[in-house]
Amino acid sequence: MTPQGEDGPSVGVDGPGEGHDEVTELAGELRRLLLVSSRILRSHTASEDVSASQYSVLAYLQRSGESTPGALADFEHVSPPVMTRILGRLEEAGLVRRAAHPGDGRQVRVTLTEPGEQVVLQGRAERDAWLRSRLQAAGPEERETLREATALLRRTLIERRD
Amino acid sequence: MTPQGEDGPSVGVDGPGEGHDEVTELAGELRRLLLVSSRILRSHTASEDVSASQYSVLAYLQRSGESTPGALADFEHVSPPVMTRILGRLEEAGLVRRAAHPGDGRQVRVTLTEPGEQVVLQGRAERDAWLRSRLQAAGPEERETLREATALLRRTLIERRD
DNA sequence: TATTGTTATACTCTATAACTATA
DNA sequence: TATAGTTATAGAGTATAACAATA
Repeated sequence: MTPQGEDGPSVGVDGPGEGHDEVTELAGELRRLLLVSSRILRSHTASEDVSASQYSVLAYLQRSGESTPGALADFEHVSPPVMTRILGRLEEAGLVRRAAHPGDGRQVRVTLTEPGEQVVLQGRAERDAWLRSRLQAAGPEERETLREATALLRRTLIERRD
Repeated sequence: MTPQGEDGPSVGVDGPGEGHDEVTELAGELRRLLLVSSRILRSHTASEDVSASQYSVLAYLQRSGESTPGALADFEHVSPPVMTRILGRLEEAGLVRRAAHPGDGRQVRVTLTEPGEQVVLQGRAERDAWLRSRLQAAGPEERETLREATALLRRTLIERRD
């Protein structure tokens, strides 16, 4: 659990043509892991009527109570137009509500509708079923490791990014 | 490093309505991590002419020497038509070559062209630059943890899946 | 008849640029 | 002038179903 040691002569970006140091190796593996596992996850997480991205927004709203398109776009790391579209579909489906923002006419207040709330609460079991079965199969100790890994990856890739 | 302990009364899928046990919590966090970080990675990994998915195929071919559309689809976890499209674009760009398979006329032999090889070797530094800078910033010890985490996630999500 | 690959079709995901409305 | 959001446009990613060619 020692903090760090930002040193070591082994991390030099060795010359082009040579090109395969320790960090590059890890980068490649991580890249493939994220690319492939997000594909698998999407295919297992999408239901007939609510896609993975849409569900992610619903789940966030269910926890936070309300939000705005801009804040949701930031949180999900998508561009504003993408969030507009996601919200458009969710609104069409009657799962979210867009209303005037009190105090700032430019903003929009996004909240979950009753059916939207149901989708999150009822859908959780089925939607995450595949992922949960993977985690169940992994066993308690590996789950603990995965918990730490998840937090570390989030810090490394998401929060810490420039 | 003890293997497992597939037991514990705490992992019951508690009743609907209640719905938020330890595994569900982890599943939710993992889902969001993969969704968001793959978005970030794609945006940082795509160049003007070669997308993240395309590059992934090139990188695999560079290592393996040759492959077939079917094998590549399996490896990347995409459906055959998707791989056909990816290969079509790479072939148009002159980065891969499709040729008759010796011995089995149904199959297609896919290999890297000279420019394709260049894209992989030269592009690696720039392409993975963002990810590598994240990993450099993390420090050696966290990288070691990330290495283990990557392997564990791959076993849990990709290899072990039913 | 089974396998490999492609074509056809139809979505979702994603971004940049341009526009509208409010502050 | 700056900010929040949307519309317009374009392209990549993805899957299922139908088809062709070979084994």
